[in-house]
Amino acid sequence: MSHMGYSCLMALDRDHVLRSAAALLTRKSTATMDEVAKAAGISRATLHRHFAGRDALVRALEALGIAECEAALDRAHPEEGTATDGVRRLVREMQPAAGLLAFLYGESQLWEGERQNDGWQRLDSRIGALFQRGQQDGEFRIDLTPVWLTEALYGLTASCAWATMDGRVAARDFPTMVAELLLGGALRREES
Amino acid sequence: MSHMGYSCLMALDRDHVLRSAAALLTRKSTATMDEVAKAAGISRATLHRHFAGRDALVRALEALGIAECEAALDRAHPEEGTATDGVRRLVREMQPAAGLLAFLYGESQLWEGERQNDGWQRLDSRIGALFQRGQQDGEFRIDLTPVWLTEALYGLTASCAWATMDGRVAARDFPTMVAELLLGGALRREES
DNA sequence: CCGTGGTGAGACATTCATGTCTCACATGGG
DNA sequence: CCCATGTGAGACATGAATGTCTCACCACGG
Repeated sequence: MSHMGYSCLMALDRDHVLRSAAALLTRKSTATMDEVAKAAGISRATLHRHFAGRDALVRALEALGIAECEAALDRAHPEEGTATDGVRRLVREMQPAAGLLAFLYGESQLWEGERQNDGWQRLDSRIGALFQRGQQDGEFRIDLTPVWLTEALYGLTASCAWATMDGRVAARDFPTMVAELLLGGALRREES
Repeated sequence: MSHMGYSCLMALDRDHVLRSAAALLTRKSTATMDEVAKAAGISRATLHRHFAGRDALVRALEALGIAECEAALDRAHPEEGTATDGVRRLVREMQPAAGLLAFLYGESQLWEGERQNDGWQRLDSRIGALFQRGQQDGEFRIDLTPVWLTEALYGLTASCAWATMDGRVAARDFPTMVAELLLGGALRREES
């Protein structure tokens, strides 16, 4: 059983470690490799066998976050129905990834370098397309650019994840708070 | 001129150093003390004479950010006119502090500890009161709590500061993008 | 002219997270 | 039963940022 070392056990373990790390770093972004290992129930040595270093771990978490967002997009079917409902579905599906997203949002390591994951651009495109469709269909206002709306979606998601962890917002209200603010803003609608 | 060491020159220098540090750390939050000193045009030794350490520097920047936000609130007169216009004025006045705010937002050091600056609570109260007034006057919807609206204001401000630095949003559009999204959301208003 | 205080430059020790290595152990298959 | 593989524990070196210290210098006022 030598040549299959990475195929069965390691793959499962790796995913488990990755999710433990995500859960921990979401709460304490400065956690040390030792703490990450303990949180996953493995030793630092084994953690190193999975991820060459902290850098690699963060990169893997970045890939995980992107994958989860893309999965959320797949589940949300943003191209179906009204753009408004598409945004609501998207926010709902993104909630499980919100904490991880908030962590990645604050990892300067990912944004300062020249090289950055193409996944973000793919995500931006897909989300931006949703907002653009809403504008073309006359649902969304056109004085806020799709790029900014996309950025705002990330920002509100991260903010609400933070507020949820601090207890300032109830977790069950997350989809409403983010989607309703993003879509309708603070102003009351005129009774028509 | 021994006993007045901190009164004239040092005070001016300290403020200059603080603002240089804010400008640098806004762009590169991981800048080293050496880089901060160089950016301020002083040596690391002198930097240390102003701020006992990186921790103290960040704390001072926190106090500066809070002070600038409170000054923005003072200038905005949020209690006058409609709450809607109050929010617009507040966002406009907060723009100069947005970069610093975005930096502080990502400094886990400030939020993880037990002890945290009372200034944030004062700010939250004043901003929350503005949103609450809007709700009581029937301008704002009541299904989004003032606490969440306050959090969203911070989050959108930080997000837009980021987007501005990356060139995804023009600096001159900052007040519009933040205030209009926060107030009106992405949806078009019905023509009444 | 001289003394004082603030400064810059640099050497130095310290701390901490990280990366690397070895070795004993346990488990599971042949 | 024996061997191989993955693992945990720990020692060790490394590197970087930080905190501390000394000393020469310069400008200023007396």
